[in-house]
Amino acid sequence: MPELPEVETTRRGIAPHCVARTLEHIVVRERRLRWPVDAQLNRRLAGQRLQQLYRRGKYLIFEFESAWLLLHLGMSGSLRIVSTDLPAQKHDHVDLVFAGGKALRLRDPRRFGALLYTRRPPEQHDRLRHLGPEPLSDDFNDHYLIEKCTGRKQSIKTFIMDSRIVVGVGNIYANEALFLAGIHPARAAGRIGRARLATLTECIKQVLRAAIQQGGTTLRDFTDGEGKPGYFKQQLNVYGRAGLPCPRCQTPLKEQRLGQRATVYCPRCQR
DNA sequence: CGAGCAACCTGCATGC
DNA sequence: TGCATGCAGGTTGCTC
Repeated sequence: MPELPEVETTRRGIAPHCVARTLEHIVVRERRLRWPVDAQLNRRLAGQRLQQLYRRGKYLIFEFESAWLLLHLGMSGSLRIVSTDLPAQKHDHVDLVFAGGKALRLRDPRRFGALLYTRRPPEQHDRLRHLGPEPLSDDFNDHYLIEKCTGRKQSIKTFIMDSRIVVGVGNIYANEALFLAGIHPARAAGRIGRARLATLTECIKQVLRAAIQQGGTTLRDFTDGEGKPGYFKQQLNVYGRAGLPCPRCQTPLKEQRLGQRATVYCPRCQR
């Protein structure tokens, strides 16, 4: 489900309801996520104040007084602030119940998501240690991308979706950024000129910023933590539009599978 | 080492 | 109506 803009939208939506609050207790109804949820989670964290809620790539990081929770929404995960007395539905796997009657509820039908407990600083965690730079930071720039792409035969689309290269760029925004940059998604990363890679760097930032501004992309059921959908779908140029005319030149958009993922592009605008 | 792909899981749309 | 098939916003870990 969520790429970086949706995770960031979620973070902004839920933070005011839980940061600086005390965690009363945790209800775990289903431990079988991508990795099993720590069986002692409630004992370890109950009574602690949530100091901070931040994001690294597509991970949400809950900083408590003596430990952290790393939460990943996978493909189908979502978080909502609910009233404690709202009955849990199917696939509502975990509640973080805060003092004051509100709970943060994790729903994840496919269970590709993860909830990881750690006492070590998150940046040292195995899941975060190898992540590339944040796409909206200055560390992600043309020099960096040019250097990384040098000599690589991998397609540029699967390349920018690799979290070791840059985090947060999923299938939707990879398609969109490549359209904006006029680069064919199957082109080898090492066979793109410096100027075009510089453009791509900017297009990735631009599309992610715009999506965050619109509250993310709602395809089916994404909401922001208070139940509101995102509006970036209206600005999608290629994703989900195979066969329809290119917004720029009217040529029918093509679809091809790249790394098992639907890839849509304009055969005329993207080279 | 790099590149490709199956696997994890459920829900939904489609076609017969 | 039922059933089979394929696809979905992500990531890991296997094979070649």
